Amino acid sequence: MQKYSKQTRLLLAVDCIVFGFDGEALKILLIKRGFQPEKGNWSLMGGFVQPDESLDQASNRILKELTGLEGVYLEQLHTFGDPQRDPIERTVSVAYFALIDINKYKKQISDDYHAEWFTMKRTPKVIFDQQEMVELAKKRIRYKAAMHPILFELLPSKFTIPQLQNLYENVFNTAIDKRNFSKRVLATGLLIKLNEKDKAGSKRGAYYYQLNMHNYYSKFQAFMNFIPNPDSISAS
Amino acid sequence: MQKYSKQTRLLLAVDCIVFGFDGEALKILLIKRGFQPEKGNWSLMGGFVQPDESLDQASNRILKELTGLEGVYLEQLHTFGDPQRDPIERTVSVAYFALIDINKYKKQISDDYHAEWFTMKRTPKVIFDQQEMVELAKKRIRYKAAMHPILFELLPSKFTIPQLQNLYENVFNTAIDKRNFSKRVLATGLLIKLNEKDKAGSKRGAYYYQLNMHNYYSKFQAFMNFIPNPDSISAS
DNA sequence: AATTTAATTGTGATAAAAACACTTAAAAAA
DNA sequence: TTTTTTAAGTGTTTTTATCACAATTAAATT
Repeated sequence: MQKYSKQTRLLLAVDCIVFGFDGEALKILLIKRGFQPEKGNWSLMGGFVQPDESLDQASNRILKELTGLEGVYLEQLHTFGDPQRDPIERTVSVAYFALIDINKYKKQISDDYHAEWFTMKRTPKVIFDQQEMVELAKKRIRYKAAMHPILFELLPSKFTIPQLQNLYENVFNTAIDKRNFSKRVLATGLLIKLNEKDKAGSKRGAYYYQLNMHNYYSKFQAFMNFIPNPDSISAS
Repeated sequence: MQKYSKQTRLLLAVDCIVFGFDGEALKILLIKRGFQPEKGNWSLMGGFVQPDESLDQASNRILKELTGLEGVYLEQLHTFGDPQRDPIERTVSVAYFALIDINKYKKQISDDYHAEWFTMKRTPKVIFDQQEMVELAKKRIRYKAAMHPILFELLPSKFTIPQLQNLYENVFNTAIDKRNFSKRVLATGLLIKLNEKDKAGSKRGAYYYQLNMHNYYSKFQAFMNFIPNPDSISAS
């Protein structure tokens, strides 16, 4: 037996929703699509899965080809398979989301790849069913971040507690009491205080912290609760 | 433009992990595969996605064709795309999991479809990478059930609180204090007490309850916490 | 030296979770 | 009919976690 005869084959694509945080707002990365249809319109990072690569490999390759990003947090989100989602030909798309430190790649992305960051509120129209993908990705990162420390992926390796709080307040669109926040964050044992201050944000300066990677991996599965009233969190 | 030329098309399949609970243990449903390769070996319910159907439609169709099940809880789990996962020809598979009331379909399944239920501990070897799918599905249902009332899908429409507790204890492999459990469960407002008892389980008999469907839908997204120390829950 | 700005720190009140044991209904056995 | 057996049902106390809340400090700027 060589093949499954009589079965129809179809195109399989990967689309990546790339999240970044610049200290101000949560943003996503879009690119101007380089081929027809919808050429020149804003799109997620996407491409076809090649015969010899797995889905994870495809998503990593596509992300690298279109943005230069490598070794970032990348997780499968959902597969979209409406028969009509691509007007040219049936294409099923496996969506991934990525979390990156926006500043680490900022110049590279805009100079070399003509990708652009957009705030959630001012996202342009994207092609096909990609708006649905973005919405689902937003839900998923809230959902997951409410329980696991994934948002650290969005920060530089050295960060301050006010920066971290700002990130959480952004993602969950809520205000958090800073005394309670720092207590909880420090209680996780995930942070190591450095003898160095970030003077950019204030006159007094805020101490830098970095992740305790050992605890990060061992406690990743543990439920966290940085968010006071997680009403806004909805299922994946 | 008619097609994306030069791109390789591939086979897309759907595999369903069907969970059931018989009052004793959590089980999964397997079927003897009806075609080559691996014909006659135990397998998840699977089949190829047809040209005109969405992924949700395909999973529902396949579940119905192979087990007669219809209208059950079915949710996309993950897409598996290792190039070598099917030895005959590259096939990417979208895995779904289903939750059903085992007794409702028991006879139908074994009489008409030659599918069989297996406890988690005594699952036979399944084909390809399906063991990985089953493991992931188990993780996911724990994860989700720790926060959302999905386990009710595994029970008959009328059930007792001891039955419900037994189910939770099984899924999470933990003992729960019955006073605390019933307090929490009743506090959700999800249950309606009936004037009828189940006499099968004990001499005294336990009152039947049924789901308050209105509250079920409105509170589905709310986080629940029936499980005392959810250490065993790991990410999706 | 005074002012400004944001970082840092602690405590008491309230709510939720956990630990814990006896009573009761009803069938079965004596 | 009485006693025994079995699992269902129910309350309180203790402990822990969460929430609300404000004064002090470091360091640059005026």
